This record gives sequence, structure tokens and C-alpha cells, in this order.
Amino acid sequence: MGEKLTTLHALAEPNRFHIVELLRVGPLTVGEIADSLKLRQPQVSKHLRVLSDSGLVEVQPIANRRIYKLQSQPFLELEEWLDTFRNIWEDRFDRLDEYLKDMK
Amino acid sequence: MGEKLTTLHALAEPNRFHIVELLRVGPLTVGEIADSLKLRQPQVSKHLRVLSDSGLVEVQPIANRRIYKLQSQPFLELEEWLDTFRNIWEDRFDRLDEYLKDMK
DNA sequence: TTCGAATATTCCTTTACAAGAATATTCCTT
DNA sequence: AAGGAATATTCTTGTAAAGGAATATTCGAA
Repeated sequence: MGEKLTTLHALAEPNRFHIVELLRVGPLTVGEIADSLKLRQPQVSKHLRVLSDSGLVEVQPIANRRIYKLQSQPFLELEEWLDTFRNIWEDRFDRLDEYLKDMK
Repeated sequence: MGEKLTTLHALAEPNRFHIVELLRVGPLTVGEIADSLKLRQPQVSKHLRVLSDSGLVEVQPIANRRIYKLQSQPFLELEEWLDTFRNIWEDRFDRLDEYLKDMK
């Protein structure tokens, strides 16, 4: 359960969300991300750190540079979680009535 | 795009996440949620406010009480978003190689 | 019409975290 | 070996937001 919260927390920050949106096109270096998003390099590095710690991105060092790319697992897990709600929307034709009866 | 961020932000807070997990079983009053989660009533009300503002829950007042229940739309939208990543995982057999070639 | 229960709101304090600035690290090139 | 590029880290500061305590509101029941 903690993983989902970690994923959510990482994605909930606007700049990190944007980074993820950028990376979906393909792998990018820190500098490229900073340029695209008009952010300063240190902040990008810090956000990438959070994304990396949460498993959302993977880094591959090439010489001087670090190439970041998305990692599928956390996304898939989050989607799986959301999928478990699907039953609820269909299943219950609004259990509210039922609840009100039970309520005394 | 802002809606997704709003949804993510609302879900990323542990107590709110727990509230959502509770509500998937069925509608609940503020007091019931507070009891289950061993939280103080005001904090629960405040978290429910955030969830309500972000459209994740709906409230139905019955006399003294307020019954909160999940709202499907934000969940569906978030899942839709996650679904747009699916192409990426399948589509690209790791475009990293490609990237490295382009990189000079 | 007052009382108590359920809930919301306000104000204050505290904490988490993002940005800024400066510096450290790593690696290529010469 | 030295210098410069790309990136990471550290320290500080500012701010948003969560918790605590008290109070306001709303409603049913007596």
C-alpha cells in the first residue's frame, strides 16, 4: 500500500508531473528536461531524485550525462489499483439506499 | 490537465487515501470514518472537504449527519490517463538505443 | 425552546517540501 | 594534469498544508 502512496506523492507535484509527461515521448537528459520546462538544473535533478526513488524513472549514465526514462511498473500498479474500483461503479446501483435503511 | 493534478494531490495524502479505501466498501458518515481511522472529527471533516472539492466524493446530508460516498469520474479520468501510457510500454522496445544514436 | 449530537469552520502552531544559491562530483577533452 | 560541462548535493529560506484546540452551526428530540 505504501508504494501506491509513494507513486501518488511523486506524481502529485506539478513539475514532476510535467517531467513525466515529457519523458513519455522518450528518454531525456537532465539538461534537456531543464530546458524544455524552463527550470533550473538543480531543481530538475532533485525532482528526478524523487521520481527515481519512487521507481517511476530509471537512470542510465552515459559519460557526463544521465539519461532518464520512464519505468512502467509503478504506473501499471497504480492502474491496477484504480481498476479494482471498477467493480464498485458497476456493482452497486448506489448502495446509498441500502445504507440509509441499515442506519436505523 | 489540472484535474489530474488535483486528483493526485488529494489522493497522495495518507489519511485521505485511507478514507478513500474505506469508502469503497460503501457510504459512511464523518463519525464512522473518524472512528475507523482513529482520527479526530475536525481533521476528517477537513480531509473530506479536500476530497469533496476535488470531486472524489459526494456528500448527502441526512438530518444531522452527512453521508459521504465515492464519485467515479475522477478515478475513471485518472485511469484513462494511465491507460495512455500503455502504448509506451508496448510500443517502444526501449527507444533508449535509438536515443543514444541520435545523441551524437 | 432548550439540549445534545453530528459536523463544519476558524485560528494557531508545526511540519514537509519546493525553490534559490552555492558548492561538490564526475567525466571528457586538450 | 587542467579545465570545462553536465549533474548531484547541501544549506538556507519561504510557503503550503496538516494537526490541535476551540468554537460555530445545524438538526432532531424531549
